[in-house]
Amino acid sequence: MASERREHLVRLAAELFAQKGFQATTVRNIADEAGILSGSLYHHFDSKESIVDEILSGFFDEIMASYRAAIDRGQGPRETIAALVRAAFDTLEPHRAAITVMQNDWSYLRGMERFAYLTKAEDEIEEMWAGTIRQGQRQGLFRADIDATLTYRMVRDTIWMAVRWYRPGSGLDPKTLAEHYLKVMFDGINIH
Amino acid sequence: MASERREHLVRLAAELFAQKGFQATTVRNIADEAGILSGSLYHHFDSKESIVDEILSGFFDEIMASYRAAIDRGQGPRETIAALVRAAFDTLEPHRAAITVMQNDWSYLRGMERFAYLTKAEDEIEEMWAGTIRQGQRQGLFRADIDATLTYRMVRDTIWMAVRWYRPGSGLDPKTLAEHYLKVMFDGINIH
Amino acid sequence: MASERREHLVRLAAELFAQKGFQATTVRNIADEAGILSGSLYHHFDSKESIVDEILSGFFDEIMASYRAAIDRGQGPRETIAALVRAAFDTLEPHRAAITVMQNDWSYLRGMERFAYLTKAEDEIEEMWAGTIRQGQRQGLFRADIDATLTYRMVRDTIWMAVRWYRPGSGLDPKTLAEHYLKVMFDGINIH
Amino acid sequence: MASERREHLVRLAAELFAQKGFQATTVRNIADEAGILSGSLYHHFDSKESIVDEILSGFFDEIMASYRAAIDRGQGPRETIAALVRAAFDTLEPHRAAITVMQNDWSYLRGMERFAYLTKAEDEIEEMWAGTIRQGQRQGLFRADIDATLTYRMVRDTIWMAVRWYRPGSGLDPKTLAEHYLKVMFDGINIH
DNA sequence: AATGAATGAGACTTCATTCAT
DNA sequence: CATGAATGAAGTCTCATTCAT
Repeated sequence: MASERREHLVRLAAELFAQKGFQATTVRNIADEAGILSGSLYHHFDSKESIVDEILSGFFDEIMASYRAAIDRGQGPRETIAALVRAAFDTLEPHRAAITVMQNDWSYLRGMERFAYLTKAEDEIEEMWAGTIRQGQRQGLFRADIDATLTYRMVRDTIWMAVRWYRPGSGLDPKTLAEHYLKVMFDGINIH
Repeated sequence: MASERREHLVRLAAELFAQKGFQATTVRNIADEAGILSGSLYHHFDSKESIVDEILSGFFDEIMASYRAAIDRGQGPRETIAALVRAAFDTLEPHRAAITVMQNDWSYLRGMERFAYLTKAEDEIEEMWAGTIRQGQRQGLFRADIDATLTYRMVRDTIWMAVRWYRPGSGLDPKTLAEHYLKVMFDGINIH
Repeated sequence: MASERREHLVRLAAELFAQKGFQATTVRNIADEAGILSGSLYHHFDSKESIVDEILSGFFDEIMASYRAAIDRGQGPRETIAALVRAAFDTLEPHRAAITVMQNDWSYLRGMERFAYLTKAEDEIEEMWAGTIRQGQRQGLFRADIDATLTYRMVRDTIWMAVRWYRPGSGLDPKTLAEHYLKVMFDGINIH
Repeated sequence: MASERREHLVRLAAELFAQKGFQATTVRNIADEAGILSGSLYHHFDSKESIVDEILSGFFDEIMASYRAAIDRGQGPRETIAALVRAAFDTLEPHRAAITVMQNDWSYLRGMERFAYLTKAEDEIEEMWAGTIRQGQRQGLFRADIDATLTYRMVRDTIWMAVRWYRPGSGLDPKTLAEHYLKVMFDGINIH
């Protein structure tokens, strides 16, 4: 089922979707890249949508698993948040294309029944993060005068947006980015 | 030049582009919204691109002016950064559609010669922000162990992404968001 | 009726039709050239076709008159043919645009009911020329082994086609062209 | 590359372009003639232009080869000119459609970058013919008081224009036309 | 006379998808 | 597994023309 050929095609498609956007990438673009004719792609997939579905669901499955593991480790809120941030940044490299598609074509894909699961996953994730932040506030670790959900969204957006300018092998690896981000997030840029 | 009719059409188009994306919005969608035939739009604009151009350049012109004013006020780095953050959040409401388009269709539009000016403006803006941060570091106001450019990008992304979930009249107005963001940015979420 | 303004517009249109072809010239091209809006042209003409009609019928009226005068002068066949050739070349300058349109858009315009008169005029003209040639053959002035109609057509095509490369003020004026052509036509390029 | 299907479509298109003109022929006309939908044509060709390109370049390639062969045979100027005239008339039947398009849509096509090669080929051809005429003048075979280029143009125009009225199977075949034309061209219509 | 807005028909082209071979 | 041909729907844009002002 998940033959090597098929996976190869998915990877090619993912790269193109990331570069040009889902809509702007034609089935023919993908086929050209693979050196076959566009009609031949339909031996492997039943639609263009099913390709992007495969790309996105693969990513979401993995990030959800990572997040759950971080939560289930049962550490303190500060450590859990750090683990979540690191887990997110860790996907930047292996799932660069998927994240890019998610960011760029979100508003288009969200509108489709087929991708309702994306919104559901998002909600679940929001609850994990915001819950952890609120826990930290109750324990007196995080300031009480910030809004947990708002803060989560800002963190989330910042991380995923990094995919737009992050280039592998440019000195800044995802681990460094994660630590940098944690620093600012926990303590701000001010010197006290 | 900018007749009332024309401006009205631009506003309608902006709203649709923001809702469905530039590519997914058809010229007919816009015309329908305006109650005219699609061909009639070409009495006012040369092309679909020229409409989005008008939307984006209007936004960029204004934000650049605000940023320059904040810089030129010649206050300290902390006040200047705060002013920049507030200026950005202040555009959230009047330019919601333009910002959404910029965020969602960036990768598509960037590829086009016509929109090269967007990248140029972005570079100029990056220099304003990062320069101010570096100034603050030299003056011992901001931590030396953060990367100015990286920090700017994170801030920028966070602000513009707000457009994806921000809904006017939902209690959280842009001013509140700006102050919230400044708090986290300057001092972090930790309690020291 | 034939106001100066109107004639001016016809001249502008003729020039454009000659340059780009009737179909490729838009009503807006003409209006632009005149410095007005395309709709305003309809104050002067009821259609694009009526403009080209005016251009062509003006030319045909004149050439028919010239030809008839040449025939009616009642000279010998050789002089009459020379007079016809000269009459044709004489229109090259004043009716350059009309001739160009006739040549380039002939096949398109011929298909239209409105321009049936063009074909009728052509037939009448063919009869004048071919008749004169045949007369010359009967009088032993022209070779008997050439086809009168065929010869006429070759002459006609050659003359009108000159409009494609003839440029006023390039040394070769229409009178010179006519004499050159008559030389070749009467005696050939051989030296006997 | 040049599949049978494709060649068939090109032939259909050529016929239509010849009948109605390039601009007046719609892509749908061609598709209708072929019994397919207009969009399906784009499986075979990139554009309407590329179809006419194929038609014209096919013709030009062949005529250039014929002309070069006539020149390279190294005969005297009189024989060479006769060979050129015959070569041209010989294309009348097999390339009737292409020649018609070239004649009728010349001014439109010439304006396009893509068809710059047409003008270049024309220049090369002019040089072949005019060169041969001049050679004949130097050898005392052709009259010195005619302009070589001018004469070439008149001959060329006459030959190609024949396509407008020539109908295969009407008694006058291209070979007869060629001999008729050579007679007039070499010796004129006068009896000396 | 001219403007400004719009119509309506139709042009070329794109593209996801299907299917017989 | 892949090709080659085609479909069918839709998209952007053009343009002659109309008409109230």
